[in-house]
Amino acid sequence: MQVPNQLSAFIQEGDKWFLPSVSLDCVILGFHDNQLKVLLLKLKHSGVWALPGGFVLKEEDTETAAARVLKERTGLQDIFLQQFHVFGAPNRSDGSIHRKGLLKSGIEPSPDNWLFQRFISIGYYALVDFAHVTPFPDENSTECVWKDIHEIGSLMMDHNEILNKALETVRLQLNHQPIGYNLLPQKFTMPELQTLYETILDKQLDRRNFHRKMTAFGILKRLKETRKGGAHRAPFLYSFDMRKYQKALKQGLNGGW
Amino acid sequence: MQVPNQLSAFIQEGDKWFLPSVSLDCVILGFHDNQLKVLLLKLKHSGVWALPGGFVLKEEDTETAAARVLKERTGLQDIFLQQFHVFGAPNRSDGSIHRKGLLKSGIEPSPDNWLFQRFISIGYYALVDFAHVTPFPDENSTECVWKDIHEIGSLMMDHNEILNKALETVRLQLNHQPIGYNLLPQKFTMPELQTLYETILDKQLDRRNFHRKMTAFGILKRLKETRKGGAHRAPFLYSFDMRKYQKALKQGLNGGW
DNA sequence: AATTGTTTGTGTTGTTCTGACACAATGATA
DNA sequence: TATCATTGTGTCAGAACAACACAAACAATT
Repeated sequence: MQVPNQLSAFIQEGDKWFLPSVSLDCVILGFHDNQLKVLLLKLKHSGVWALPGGFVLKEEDTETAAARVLKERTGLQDIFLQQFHVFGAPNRSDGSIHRKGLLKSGIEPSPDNWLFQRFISIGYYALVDFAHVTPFPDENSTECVWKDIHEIGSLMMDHNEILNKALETVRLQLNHQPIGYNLLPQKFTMPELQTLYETILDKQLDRRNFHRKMTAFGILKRLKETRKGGAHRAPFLYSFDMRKYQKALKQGLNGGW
Repeated sequence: MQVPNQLSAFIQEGDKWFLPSVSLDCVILGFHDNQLKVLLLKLKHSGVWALPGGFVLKEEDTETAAARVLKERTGLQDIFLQQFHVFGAPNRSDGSIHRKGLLKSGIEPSPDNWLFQRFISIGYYALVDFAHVTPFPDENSTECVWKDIHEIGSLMMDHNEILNKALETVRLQLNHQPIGYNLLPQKFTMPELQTLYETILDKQLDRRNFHRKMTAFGILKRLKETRKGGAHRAPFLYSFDMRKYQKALKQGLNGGW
């Protein structure tokens, strides 16, 4: 089954293609300039900023739908992508936004247009390598850009809430599983990894203790190269050892009881 | 808005009342006889066992819908209830089960009956005080009973998967937040709490270390009563200090970084 | 080529947390 | 009153953790 490309067919006849009532939104996070970035769309006409989202094809797995949206906006495949929450308030979706957009596009939607129904939204978050992303707006938006998470204004509908819940989830998960590497290039230095942690957790960490704890996990491979070019001592490059990581996951990284 | 009670109206005309495509399933856990129990329904006609579930009213919050299902099956309100995962495989719902049920009820459903559509399901889990529950079957089932989680056979559709994911989530969360008290009566002894932990985690714990770690959280109140009647030294009763718990939650119980 | 400034790599120490264990106190029963 | 199983509490060694100091490396400056 092909996903329709034409705006009018897609919007007007969504009920032909998509599962009713269900939408999804993706919080796509990247790391650049020592800052956490989130990928946002600027909607046509309204100019409102929104998270990339989409709908689920009638015969499509929800996870596949999320991966599809991620691919369409970033070009990336096989990426760390997890559902984190369902947003199901009855008044969360707002048909009037879509109505205005359609009207400004010269389309007069019927009052029972598919888009005006109530949607619940499944929230997904993705951790991506900033450098590998080619942001690409969809048919409904004029821009698709990275925004510093500290410089986010008011987003469409409940998207601020969705974003915050995603960040909260990432922070929690970072404490229990070393997911941070997903945001870095394949080779990275220990200071870079630490800065990433400090940024996500919004907390300063001790350089030496961080190094010790991190290496103790046994999931990093220190390479024989160093990152030259900085004006100071060249730090070693590390890469992530996926095999050891999978092993560690099974045992659980830190216990609890 | 009233929820319809009549089976025929409810099943036949679900599209009048409920959000399409969206269902929810509740994993309701209790603790009894030193065993974790889950509340299951035995479906009419097919005799298959299933998790209690339901649909979301058109103007209803998904959380409210889950609370409603919980109330209808157990009589309980204001209970620990959390969504934990969305099950969105395209082939997970199985209209044929409903079709057979309807046929045996003497109802000939039309092929485009609302029940035969694809449903995604939002999984919720609840932790309840076993003694306070009055299990009550719904219009579609003959029994509503507690089952030991070690004696669960094959459940309807993907309900085994849903149950397992719920248990996995509870185990993880138990390591980070003291949610166990939800499964116990208001007053409980330390050995009872420990047995609960051992049952959920399926692991023996040291009595003294457990006591130390548990009290260190500072969220238990030791009462001046003891539980007499056992053939041995009477253990103290404890109760849960909700105020201190909320405080502790904000700070995060165990850190990580 | 030597000096300087800043950053990285690693070691040490004292404190806290955790796991393994011992013994006294209690309550029903015989 | 003695017995037995269970509970309450203490101790100790090892691990984990936070706070800290110093040497090595790199590039820019002189």
